[in-house]
Amino acid sequence: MSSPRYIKPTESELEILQILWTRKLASVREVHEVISASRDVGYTTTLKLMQIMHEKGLVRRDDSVKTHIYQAAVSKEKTQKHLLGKMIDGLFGGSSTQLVLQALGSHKASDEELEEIQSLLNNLKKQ
Amino acid sequence: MSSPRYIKPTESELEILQILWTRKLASVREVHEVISASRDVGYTTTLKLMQIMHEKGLVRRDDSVKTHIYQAAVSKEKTQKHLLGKMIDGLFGGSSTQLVLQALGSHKASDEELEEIQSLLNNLKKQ
DNA sequence: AGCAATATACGATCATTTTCGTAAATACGC
DNA sequence: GCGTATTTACGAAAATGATCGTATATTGCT
Repeated sequence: MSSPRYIKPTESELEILQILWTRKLASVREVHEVISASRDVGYTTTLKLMQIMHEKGLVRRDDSVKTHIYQAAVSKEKTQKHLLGKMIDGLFGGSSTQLVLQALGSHKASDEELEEIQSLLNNLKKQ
Repeated sequence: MSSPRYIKPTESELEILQILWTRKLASVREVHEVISASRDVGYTTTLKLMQIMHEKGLVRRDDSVKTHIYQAAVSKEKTQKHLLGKMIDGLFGGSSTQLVLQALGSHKASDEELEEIQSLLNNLKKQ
């Protein structure tokens, strides 16, 4: 009966999840290669992080072969939703609108993107 | 010549900033009262945090009287913008639109709020 | 089988954040 | 002035996160 409660990834873990979300499957080395392209970090650091993530249930892995193959165990959408909700509550007084206004105000979006938002807005208005 | 570079508040510090942003001025006790209404934490913990925030320059204080009076030294808007930008880059692949879609999709907004967003959207479209 | 290369496991260290106990300072009421 | 209550200052423990060194295991090659 234990609810599968949400586990908040740390920043480093998020970095790894990002990579797994785009690559679907990856070995520690592959993930490490991506990370070390931008940051300077040791291989075993990445390994350790991914092992911890496995313990936490953030990733799954196939360890039937020597080089374990990892994949994300949490969805990108769910994670985004959780962290976004946390930010809305914690930083925008619970108002998603405030966040939207701030986001649209400070980052410019293309015409296409604006249309996309308009479209969603129309749907929401109808209800 | 020291650049006044951005200092990222920790989660606890953010909680305190929230309170200071709404109350403008507050003593440690007042801040602590608000926090301890929802969490169980000791008074000196809150005090220490606010002292650290003072060292970091996140808050200002008037210590000419016995009970020091604190106020936020960083603006709500700047802080929101920074953390939001970080989230957009780190979690939404740099697309503010993706974040907006996710935010509007999972949190319901009132008709008024939708109108507010529509209004901003109209302005953005004109440019 | 033996060697080199590569992977994982494990533990230890370091940094940051959060927590609070205790002591010293300050103000207030009697 | 004295004791009490409140506050700040200080230091250090506890908790969490990030880092890496070293040992062990596995694979593939000759």
